[in-house]
Amino acid sequence: MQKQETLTKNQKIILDLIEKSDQPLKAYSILFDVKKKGINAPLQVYRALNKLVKIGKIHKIESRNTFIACKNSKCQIAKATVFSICESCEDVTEIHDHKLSEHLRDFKDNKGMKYNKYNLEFFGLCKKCV
Amino acid sequence: MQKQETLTKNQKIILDLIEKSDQPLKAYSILFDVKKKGINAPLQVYRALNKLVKIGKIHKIESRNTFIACKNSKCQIAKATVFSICESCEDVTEIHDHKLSEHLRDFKDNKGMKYNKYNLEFFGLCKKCV
DNA sequence: TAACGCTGTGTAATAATATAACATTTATAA
DNA sequence: TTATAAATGTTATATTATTACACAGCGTTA
Ligand SMILES: [Zn+2]
Ligand SMILES: [Zn+2]
Ligand SMILES: [Zn+2]
Ligand SMILES: [Zn+2]
Repeated sequence: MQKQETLTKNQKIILDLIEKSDQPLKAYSILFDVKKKGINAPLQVYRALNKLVKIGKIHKIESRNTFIACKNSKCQIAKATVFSICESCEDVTEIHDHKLSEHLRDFKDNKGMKYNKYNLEFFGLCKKCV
Repeated sequence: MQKQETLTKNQKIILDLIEKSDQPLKAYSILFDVKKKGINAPLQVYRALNKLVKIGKIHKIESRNTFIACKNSKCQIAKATVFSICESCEDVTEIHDHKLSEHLRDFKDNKGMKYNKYNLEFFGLCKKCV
């Protein structure tokens, strides 16, 4: 059972926008799009983004500074994300691979570090761009 | 046999600084430090950083926007990097795990994408910070 | 030699990404 | 009710990174 978060107005507006896009969006392009809905400042966008990331509704693509909706609820609240990124067309896809997830979840280094999160980004060329 | 790159003056100055630090450095802190050596502008730093990343002498920690020296020459020229990051003290360590590397290298998605690079970042608490 | 491409340099300006600080409001809980 | 946490709105500012332009050095090759 997943805890159902109640989103605020700003959070809903921004999540809605991100979910309607199948590709990641940049914070300032989100800002531009939501100005008509009364969200006027970067901070309002970043606050909503941070919250949405925290509760796992969206993920940040770190190498691109963009935000994408989580289409399935399988990533344990933003704690384990894997993406493939086409370096030509910038198409991004979230990957859910059971075997890979297992390996990553079970990984132990030799430093006794306790992990609670990981992010993996694969780069290459998608079918269209090869 | 690895191709021996000849670095320019600026590239050497900046690589030297990064190699002397066991922890990642930010571009503008590098800029501050190399001003005494005649490097005056952000672009001079970013150009050197980009080149050094490209040839695998340093890596970018994407989630932190910082740069760390590659201590061993095992990552195939910046194409396969794994880091552990302490979310408390921000200590960063480059990980080389044979088994993990194999899994990542061999990973195939179901979209026919051709990967040539990946970056994995583990987050957690280091021994000191637990 | 000269012409060319390629890489790097130096400088100024600016773009793009993200947060600090403050006053106020709203939601939740004791 | 009180208090306490979370979110808002606003302004200003910090941080990260690139564009644009003029030019220098070097190796290739015509
Ligand atoms: Zn997800
Ligand atoms: Zn593509
Ligand atoms: Zn390395
Ligand atoms: Zn630590």
